[in-house]
Amino acid sequence: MEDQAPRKVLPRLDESLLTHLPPFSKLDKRQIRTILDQATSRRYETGIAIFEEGHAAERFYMLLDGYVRVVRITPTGEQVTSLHIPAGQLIGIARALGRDTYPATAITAAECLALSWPMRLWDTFVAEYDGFATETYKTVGLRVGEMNTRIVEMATQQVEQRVANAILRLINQTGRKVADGIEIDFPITRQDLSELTATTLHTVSRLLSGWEKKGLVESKRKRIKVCDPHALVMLTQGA
DNA sequence: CCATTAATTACGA
DNA sequence: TCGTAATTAATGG
Repeated sequence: MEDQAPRKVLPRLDESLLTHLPPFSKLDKRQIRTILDQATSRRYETGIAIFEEGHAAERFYMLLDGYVRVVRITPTGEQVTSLHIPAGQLIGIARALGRDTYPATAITAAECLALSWPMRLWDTFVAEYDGFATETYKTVGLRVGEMNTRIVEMATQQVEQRVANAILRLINQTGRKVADGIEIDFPITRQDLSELTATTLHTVSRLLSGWEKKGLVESKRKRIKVCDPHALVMLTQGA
């Protein structure tokens, strides 16, 4: 809960961590080196906030491993998850949105590893590193688009369709192929899913039980596997 | 073992 | 569809 001593032990970060990630892929080794030397590396355990909505945006982050969910608290106090972000993306990029506070809270959905830099370096990165700006704005655009489709879904679709959609999106973005299906590769509860679809854990539980009986999905505690994605897609369309 | 947390189900607003 | 609550199951000391 407090700052453990910044590890001096940290062996110099390997350049290959960043070279293949979009915002940095056009940079040469020397530039990557400079960026890494300014970065702080930190591990986060599951379920903690990397940064919180409304707080001064002091740093921005590159998620190297794990998953985070982006969460907002409504005026009435409930949590609404707006999206999940997989490893390899920048988060906490308030500056790209012209803000000086974080617009949402980032909660680790699994164990995570992230690099971070002080926000004052943002302008430097944008100005000096080829491709950094265009790539990050590209992902910002994608995220905004995703949030929009979610809002449309919430307004136009039935609960069953929303939940089916949410699961499909999760397996598309963060799914892992397993023997007889695709599994969401971080722990996710009914509660989490309900926060993602603006419903209750009970409704989610019932839907999943029903789908499981029909062989569309399989789930154990905190684990959801989709056996028949196509059938799920059908559910999101007709019904 | 126990304590804690997740998931299921029935029932009523 | 949602919320309450009772019950059962799984997990981690």
